[in-house]
Amino acid sequence: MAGEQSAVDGRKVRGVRRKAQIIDATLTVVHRDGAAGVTHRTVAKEAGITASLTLYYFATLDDLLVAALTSVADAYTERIRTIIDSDEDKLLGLAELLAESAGPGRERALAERELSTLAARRPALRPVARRWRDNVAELARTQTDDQDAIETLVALSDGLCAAILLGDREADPAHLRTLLSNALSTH
Amino acid sequence: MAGEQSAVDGRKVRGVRRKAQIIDATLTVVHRDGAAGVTHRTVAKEAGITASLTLYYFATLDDLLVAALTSVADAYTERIRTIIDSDEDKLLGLAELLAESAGPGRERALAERELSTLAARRPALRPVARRWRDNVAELARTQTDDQDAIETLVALSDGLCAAILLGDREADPAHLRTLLSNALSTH
DNA sequence: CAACAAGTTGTACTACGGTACAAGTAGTAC
DNA sequence: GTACTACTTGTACCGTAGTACAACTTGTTG
Repeated sequence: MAGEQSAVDGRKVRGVRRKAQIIDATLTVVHRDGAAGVTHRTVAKEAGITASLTLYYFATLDDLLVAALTSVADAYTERIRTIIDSDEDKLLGLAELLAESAGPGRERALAERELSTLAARRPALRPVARRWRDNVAELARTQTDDQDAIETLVALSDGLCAAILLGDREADPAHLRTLLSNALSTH
Repeated sequence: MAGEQSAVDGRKVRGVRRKAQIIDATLTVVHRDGAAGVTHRTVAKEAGITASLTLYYFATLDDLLVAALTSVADAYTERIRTIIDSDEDKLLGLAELLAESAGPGRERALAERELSTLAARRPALRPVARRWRDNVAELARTQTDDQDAIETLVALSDGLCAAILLGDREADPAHLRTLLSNALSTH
């Protein structure tokens, strides 16, 4: 039983790892060449495998992009949930998350942002992008009941928006928290 | 003399009008299919002419994109200059400009924004995009000497950022002005 | 080892898009 | 009208990319 299972699992694990590897390569390409640079071939080259193999795991480009976006959205969701479940200052938690996007994780955040921007054009990506936003909205709802304020907070938490607002300056979580708080109290 | 000139001018005018027509079509395509949807053929089809003709006026895609971006940047620049030269409340003028981008001109603003986003990937577009920002910075400089504050204002005036911040809500220039003013006083 | 499934590769077909180019049209000057 | 130039078109070449597919390799089971 255990042997039988672990054998099957062994293959599955390999497949999962390949998928993860391909998704990683995809994000690297997005980061380097933009979302428009993502093709079966560029991703394969980046991953050091053949284009056919990316097709074996992701039949179409949409599949690949959805997987990549889902991957980053899931990671983001997990962090959001940690913030929601904690007893700390939730607004400060969000501010820290944003600060990271504008600081050390800036490049990665821009790549993520490119993907979610692409969602506006690729219908297949929309559900994932929506889910992403919903998660932030849920966090916002722990702070206020004002729908407008929630939307503002979601908008402010937008990675690119934050990156633009912050520019290359030091991202001070405390300062960011003030900004978010102001946004909430405006309504 | 006058006849000779007007003859030459007549041809030139036709050429200029064609160029304008092609640029218009380009913006329409950007708005409808995104910047990635811009090709010689799609633009030509949109304009109702042959692809060869777009090539006659814009030898490469970059030429076409630069022209399109320049076109919208020039229009924007002119409006900025009007604000700077006026004796009215300059901050309110900028707020009105932004309100328009989030309201009736939202679609167009998004198209413009897509183009300037593309500038991050296409080196040829960068000078134009930079000039665009510089114009807003110049306007900001009439309000404060704080370099950080100027950058914040420039960031806030970013079309997409404003669109996101405002969402689908009514864009009240007075409210926007408060936001801008707050941004300035934060520093 | 034989059978089988997962994983992997190379090759090819097709469509699209950038670009070149030769040929044709039309307006203008002499 | 003739020459000239701007304008316009159709056609074609080439590279890239999405996708299909058949063959091959490798690991697993019995």
